[in-house]
Amino acid sequence: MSTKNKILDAAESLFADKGFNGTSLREITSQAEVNLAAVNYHFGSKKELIKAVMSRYMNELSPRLEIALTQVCEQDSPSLIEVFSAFIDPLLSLNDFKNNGTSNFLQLLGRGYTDSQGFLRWFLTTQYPGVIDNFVLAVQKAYPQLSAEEMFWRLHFTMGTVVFTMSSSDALIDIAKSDFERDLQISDVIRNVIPYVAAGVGAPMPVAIRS
Amino acid sequence: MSTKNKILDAAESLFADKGFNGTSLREITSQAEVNLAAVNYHFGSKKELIKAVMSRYMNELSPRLEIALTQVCEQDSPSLIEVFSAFIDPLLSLNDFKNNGTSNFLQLLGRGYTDSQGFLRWFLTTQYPGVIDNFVLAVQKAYPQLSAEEMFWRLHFTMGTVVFTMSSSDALIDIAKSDFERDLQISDVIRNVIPYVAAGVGAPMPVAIRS
DNA sequence: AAGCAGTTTAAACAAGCGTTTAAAATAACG
DNA sequence: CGTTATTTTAAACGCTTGTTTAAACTGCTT
Repeated sequence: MSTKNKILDAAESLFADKGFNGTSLREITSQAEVNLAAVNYHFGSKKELIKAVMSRYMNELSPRLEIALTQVCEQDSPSLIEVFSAFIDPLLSLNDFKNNGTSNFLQLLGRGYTDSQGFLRWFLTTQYPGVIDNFVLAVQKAYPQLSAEEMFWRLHFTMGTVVFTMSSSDALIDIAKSDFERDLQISDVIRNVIPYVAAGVGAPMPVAIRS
Repeated sequence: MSTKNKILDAAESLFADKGFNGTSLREITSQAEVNLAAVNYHFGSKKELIKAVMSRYMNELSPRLEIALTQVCEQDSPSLIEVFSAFIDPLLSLNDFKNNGTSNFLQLLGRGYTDSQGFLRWFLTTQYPGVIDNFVLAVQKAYPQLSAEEMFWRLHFTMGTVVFTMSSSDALIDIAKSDFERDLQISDVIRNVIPYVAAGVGAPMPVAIRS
């Protein structure tokens, strides 16, 4: 395996575990068993390494996601459950691409949204706008009464639910095992969260708040 | 104002803005206009300072929250909307206690859950278990069909929604202003999120998943 | 006024950080 | 084989971090 990939793999699992700020280049290069300077040689800087780790997943995920969401949009009257369920297969396919891929990617997403002053939010919205657009279209088709403003809020709430849940999914799976004697996988967590967010987004429109 | 309180105030707003790991003692003491060594003299360590900042709010909030949740439980058949609405007044009362109190506290809560490897989760569940117990009881009364396991998941999803939303509430309020020309407050965000989480927690029980 | 506890201060400490350098090792190619 | 290019390496750089030290200062009591 190439030095570059050894670094990417080590960085990925460490970033997922301890966040971007919480992981040092020395930890990464030592787990990857490469020299410290290799990161700056191959990637330029730590920030570029973070981007590279995220891009590796996004390039795999975003086309599958766009296809799945487009297919939902082509239905006559898709339900919100169907919209959100469109994420399942693309996300789980990351496990074929790499061990613990789904779990790592979702944790990274969570880290990126809270670490680093919203840098990842900028990165995703500017580099992969297609996914977001397709998603908004699908939700609009499934729940046309939802106003643009209400949609804005609920999609952010959903982002929060998913991102937070996934960034702490390891802990949740542990608790579920000790409290309920259930051996769950990340795929179970995904399937669990879908009815929740679908119901949240599908909540009835409130009567007007203020002027 | 005492040195101790100057430090607490500066730390609070900086922690809320940039996270616990992202804020240095030098930033705190310089904004508080006190000597660098004052933190270690008055609080012992940075970790103890974090606890002190959180405790100041929790000691104010948790009794009000317990009262409000108990009142909801005393109703005949409370709705989930009523359960979650019980949080509004106690949370907003933090604004009387301190400028931007509500917003700061909720952002701190978000930071604490993602920074620092779940240290805050431990801190809250061990130091303030009463709030969680009361909350679970209220949800149980409002939605008795919810199994313990499903309850566990949905409360964590809710935690995620709230914590994530609030930790990025400043950005959301900014976007809402530029995109929809609305001048929102943290109280509006709270009111917006309640129908969402109430619907999420109140989602119909799915048919059994696996063994 | 002298002594003393409590507090503040400037300075230094050791450790960790991301990054850079220049030499050594390896690979690729005419 | 010899000569470039590419990659790896050890060492150091400058900087920031949380914490500690010991001296200076404060306000109070006897």
